Amino acid sequence: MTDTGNQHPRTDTVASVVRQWHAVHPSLDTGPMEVIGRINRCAALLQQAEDAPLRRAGLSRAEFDLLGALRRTGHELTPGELARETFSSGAAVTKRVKQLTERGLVERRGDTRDRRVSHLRLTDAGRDLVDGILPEQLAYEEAVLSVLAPAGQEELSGLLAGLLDGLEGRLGALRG
Amino acid sequence: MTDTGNQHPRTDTVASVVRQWHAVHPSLDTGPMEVIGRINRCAALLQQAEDAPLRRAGLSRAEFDLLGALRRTGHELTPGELARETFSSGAAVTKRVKQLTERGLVERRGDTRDRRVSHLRLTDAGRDLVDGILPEQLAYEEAVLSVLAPAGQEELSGLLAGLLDGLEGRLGALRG
DNA sequence: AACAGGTATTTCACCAGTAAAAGATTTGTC
DNA sequence: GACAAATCTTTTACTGGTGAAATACCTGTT
Repeated sequence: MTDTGNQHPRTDTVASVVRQWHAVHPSLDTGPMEVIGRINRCAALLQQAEDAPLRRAGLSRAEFDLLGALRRTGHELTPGELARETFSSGAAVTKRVKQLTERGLVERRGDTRDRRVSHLRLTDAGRDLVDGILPEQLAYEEAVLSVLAPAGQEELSGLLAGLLDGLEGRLGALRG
Repeated sequence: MTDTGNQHPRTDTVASVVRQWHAVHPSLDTGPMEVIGRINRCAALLQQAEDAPLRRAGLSRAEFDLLGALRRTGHELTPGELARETFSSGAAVTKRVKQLTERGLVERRGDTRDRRVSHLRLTDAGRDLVDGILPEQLAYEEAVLSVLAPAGQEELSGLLAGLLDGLEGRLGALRG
């Protein structure tokens, strides 16, 4: 229970952007901006912050995501599966895998039945790297998030899960 | 009140990632991942969705942000101020301004006292474009967010404001 | 008035990502 | 069994962004 007070005198940048819009277009419903603008801004700031511990290990976030996908699934993945798993294009996966293979963190194996596909797995070095970084990374993220009380973090987590669940389910249907 | 049921059978992708990590490293505290992972994923999905109405007007989100900054402040801005206002590099602003000027949406005026700086403002066409798009854009965002009940949206907005307020205040101090 | 140092903006070289085409292989159908 | 369509991956051409150097200008000091 840090005693920083409950009514914030400082206001976040999105709030002041919204205030500016109100001055120009008083009738505008800025509700969506307050949610989406903040999500975007938080994402930008967090990613910048998150990068710090990874960069020390010489990894970009995208590279770490790829290694993490291999680690957490516990089995080999094809490039296509990795692309789906990390939400990026196949081309990006190709590039990253090439680099990570050269660094000795990832290995490939051709499929014997279907020679179009290859199977990717972590090397021992790759697994050790992920296992070494992850706790550090989570501790750092914890520190960054600690501006919010634990209860707030959980509440936030729950609301975002609801939003995300909805978005992932419906998004295709809303092609405006 | 759509009758989709209140306890979600479907689970968001971050939840299943977390479950995978737990299976591999049961002792890991994945709390931070659940918040940050969801923020990032929501940001990615929302930006993809958001792009739709803007693209119809031939604008990228970055370009719209620049025009919006000029519109909402209500006065001219220098390139440097625009960079700060839109959280991007000066180089990026230079490029965008060049394009938008060629399209007749933005005008420049040199400062008479200090010839290093220039002042940028919307043309009439630029202002009309922003004013035309913005309500459409907000309505679209509203539709996208409607997977969350209004009360949930407000709660989310408030929590994010708290997080953002903290992050913007402290972030420099946490250089890991 | 000349120069050092600071500031505003643009240019340059480069990087990571994408979409679409190309390449390679499998699968289904006649 | 051969050809068309589908599938998996890589290559290609390009885009939009960045940091750092370059450019242009101002300001204060001597």
